[in-house]
Amino acid sequence: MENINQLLAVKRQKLEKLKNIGVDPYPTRSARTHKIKVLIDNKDDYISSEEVVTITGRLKAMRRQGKVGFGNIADDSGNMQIFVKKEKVGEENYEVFKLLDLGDFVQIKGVCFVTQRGEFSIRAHVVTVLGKSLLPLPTVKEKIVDGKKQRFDEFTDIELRYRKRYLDLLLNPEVKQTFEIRAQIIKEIRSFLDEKGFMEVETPILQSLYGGANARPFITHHNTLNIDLYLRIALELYHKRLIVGGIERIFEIGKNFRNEGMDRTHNPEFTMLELYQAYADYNDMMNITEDMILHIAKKVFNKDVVIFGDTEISFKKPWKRASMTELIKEESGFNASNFDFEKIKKFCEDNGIEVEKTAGPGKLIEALFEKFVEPKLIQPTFVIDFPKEVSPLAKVKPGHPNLTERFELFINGNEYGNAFTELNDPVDQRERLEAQSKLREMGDTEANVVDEDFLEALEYGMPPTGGLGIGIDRLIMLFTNNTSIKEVILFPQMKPEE
RNA sequence: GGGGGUGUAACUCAGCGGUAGAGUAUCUGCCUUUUAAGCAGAGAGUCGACGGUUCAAAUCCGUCCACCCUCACCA
Repeated sequence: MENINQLLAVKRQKLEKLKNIGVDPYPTRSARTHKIKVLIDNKDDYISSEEVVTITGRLKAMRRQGKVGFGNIADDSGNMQIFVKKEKVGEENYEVFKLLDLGDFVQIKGVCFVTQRGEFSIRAHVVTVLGKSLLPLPTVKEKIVDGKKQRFDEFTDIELRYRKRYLDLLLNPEVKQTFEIRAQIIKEIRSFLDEKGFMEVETPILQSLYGGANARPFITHHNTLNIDLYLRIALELYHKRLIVGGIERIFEIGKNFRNEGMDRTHNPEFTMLELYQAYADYNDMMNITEDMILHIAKKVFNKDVVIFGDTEISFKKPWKRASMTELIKEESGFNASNFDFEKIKKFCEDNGIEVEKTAGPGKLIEALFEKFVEPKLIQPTFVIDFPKEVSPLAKVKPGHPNLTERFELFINGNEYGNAFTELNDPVDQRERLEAQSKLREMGDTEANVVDEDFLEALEYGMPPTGGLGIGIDRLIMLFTNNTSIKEVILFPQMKPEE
């Protein structure tokens, strides 16, 4: 505490000194003429023309030596050496330069040149303070060894990185790059869907009933209406209302909130893409999933593969499509396709899978799938034909009363997407939601609730529809080779300090 | 929730029963082409918190807190 007070006091003193010599440490205007990258990309031109340019940025390094000093400033395009000579800027301006600290925002007006050591630099005519910092930035130094950047005293404390993401972005360039890629991926999703005629929509986050997924919600309260409201756990039910309303292709990229455990693939708020297409089914959704992810890979990375850890994931079409019971048979040798509850139950128990009292054969089949199959699905795989029991919003597969036209996309052992041929029969939908409601009464806190308003919408008539949801954060983890969701969310949930 | 790990200066870390350490950053002095600038000097710490053992605790023990890893739970 003493120490930080001391560092802080020094910075405040410098602030006062600047004011005393008539310098505004927080001027209202700046006057940049060039971004740093522009100068670097056209070095030779700026050196030979001796054009007077003005750059701005944060002071990231300082090497003073008496009547001359070197520093580095960075804007969002690059980093450049500055050279300040007392003789050139004059006595008064050199005093200003001497009062600068690492972390301050500065403006340098001058001309480009190359130093004796061969570094492209700007020779200052005028040094201007744009924003004085009052807290010291952690210091990271870099040295180039054999052409490779070696970094010293890196800012690596994971907790600090997440809690003070602004410092993380400032000091760790690869972190900034991750979020640039995130933005590009989302932009490419939008442009892909726009191209295909999907309209972007926004639906309520505050909902008086929640649905569309099996999850526990966050609850909040609206004072004027004096009612409890839920933060949405999925986008699904409102999107279907829009399909009822005659919009044939819609999508939304937005936050969902689930009041559940947190780990390296779960954050309580996370970003979901959902899209719905009238007159389509789950086969169309598989095609669109393949095309969209391949589109991202090509547009953002100019490749049709991605390296995740030691594994090369290929997005080349077609991706494997296999039914859940087929895959279970392949991996465990057990045939569950006849939905024989007693046999399945016994096989589960023999394999150490806990059987909940509300579970029927469908739920057990899903449990077998998770145990035997999921971790083995490394290359993109559409797992199709889920049990009806665990798919209350999906349409039954013709000729297979226990199955639905539903798939989940697995890559690298993780789920990335979920899609169905949507259930548009209002009578069937009511029965399924009521069955969920019974499970709920028996203690399943994640079962769906009956949403009368949604059912009423279905009763007005919904066309045959395909729907798809993709977890955006996980997709970005895949493309940026990150194993923790906290690395792809700017401000991940943390416990408050103290 | 179970198991494992980490927490010491602003940053990165060493110390692991006997006076709290290093590099960077900061401050002072010298330095007109440096680049992890250099040289000389200085200041800077409730050793995560609270208890206990001990003549003596950053160090050993216990409880708690935060974060990380892992298993379980969960999309």
